[in-house]
Amino acid sequence: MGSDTGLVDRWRSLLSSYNVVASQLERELQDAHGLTMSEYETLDRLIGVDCEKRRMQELAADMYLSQSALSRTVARLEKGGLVQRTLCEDDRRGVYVNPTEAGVRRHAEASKTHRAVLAQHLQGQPARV
Amino acid sequence: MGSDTGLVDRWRSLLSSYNVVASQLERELQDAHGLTMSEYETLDRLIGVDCEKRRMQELAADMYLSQSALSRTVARLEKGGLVQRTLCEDDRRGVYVNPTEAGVRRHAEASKTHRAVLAQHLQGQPARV
DNA sequence: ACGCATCATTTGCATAAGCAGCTAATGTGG
DNA sequence: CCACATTAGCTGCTTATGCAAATGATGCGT
Repeated sequence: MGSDTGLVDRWRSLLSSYNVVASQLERELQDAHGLTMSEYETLDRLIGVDCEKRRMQELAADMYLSQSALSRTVARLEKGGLVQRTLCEDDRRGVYVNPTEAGVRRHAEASKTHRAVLAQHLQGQPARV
Repeated sequence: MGSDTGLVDRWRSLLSSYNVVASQLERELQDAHGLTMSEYETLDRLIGVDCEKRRMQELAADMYLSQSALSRTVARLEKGGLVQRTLCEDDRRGVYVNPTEAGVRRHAEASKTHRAVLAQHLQGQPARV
């Protein structure tokens, strides 16, 4: 042991930080905007880049979600009118996802909540992990 | 903005670290010992302290699990013969949980895997979060 | 002693996640 | 041109979770 106990402590600390922030994010995004954290993250990745049209696999690779989970997340967003699925003509196996105007608006509102929660918890800590 | 973008970056970094470590922990604990991360954490909290007999609410407070989730987690551990539930005589509303010998053994084995995974990912990083 | 508020834990219900299996579209070798 | 392997994405099934209501045990006021 010795240096190993330090490892476990660091993991516990990481676990703690993550859970505190994630659970509050989840709650506030849900209450104020009707979005899951996964849904927000998906929307965010869709909008953050200039090219607002990305394939499912690109999204899945960026996020820590399985393909099936992403598929369902996008399905929920689509049902809520926040994104659109269009099949791409070059490779007709592929599906492009792009945000609708409503999606862009919802994301803009939600991002305020998002940053507020982060500020509340990550404020003043060093930019290390 | 300005200092706000730093916040989001730190959160993404935290999210990333957490997900990488957690998903591998989950997988390896399951494959090698048939334990969920929640189950391992529960067992760990039960054994880490000298007093090997704790009430449900104490456990729930230590972990980031709702009471209902903890109840079911303990139920799974009990079904697997790794912990025992006994009702405490002082306050008969309460329930004590304590590990069985099998539970102690399983925990000892699993903790090697646990530490190995942590070492693989958290090695050499500063003890900050 | 009786009713009622309170606390500890479990259970019913709805939801998101992962895995494995499925379909559709491409690409490759004969 | 036809098999076969590969890739992209979706769906059925099981499971862990959270919330809210139910159950069971205590204690308090009268």
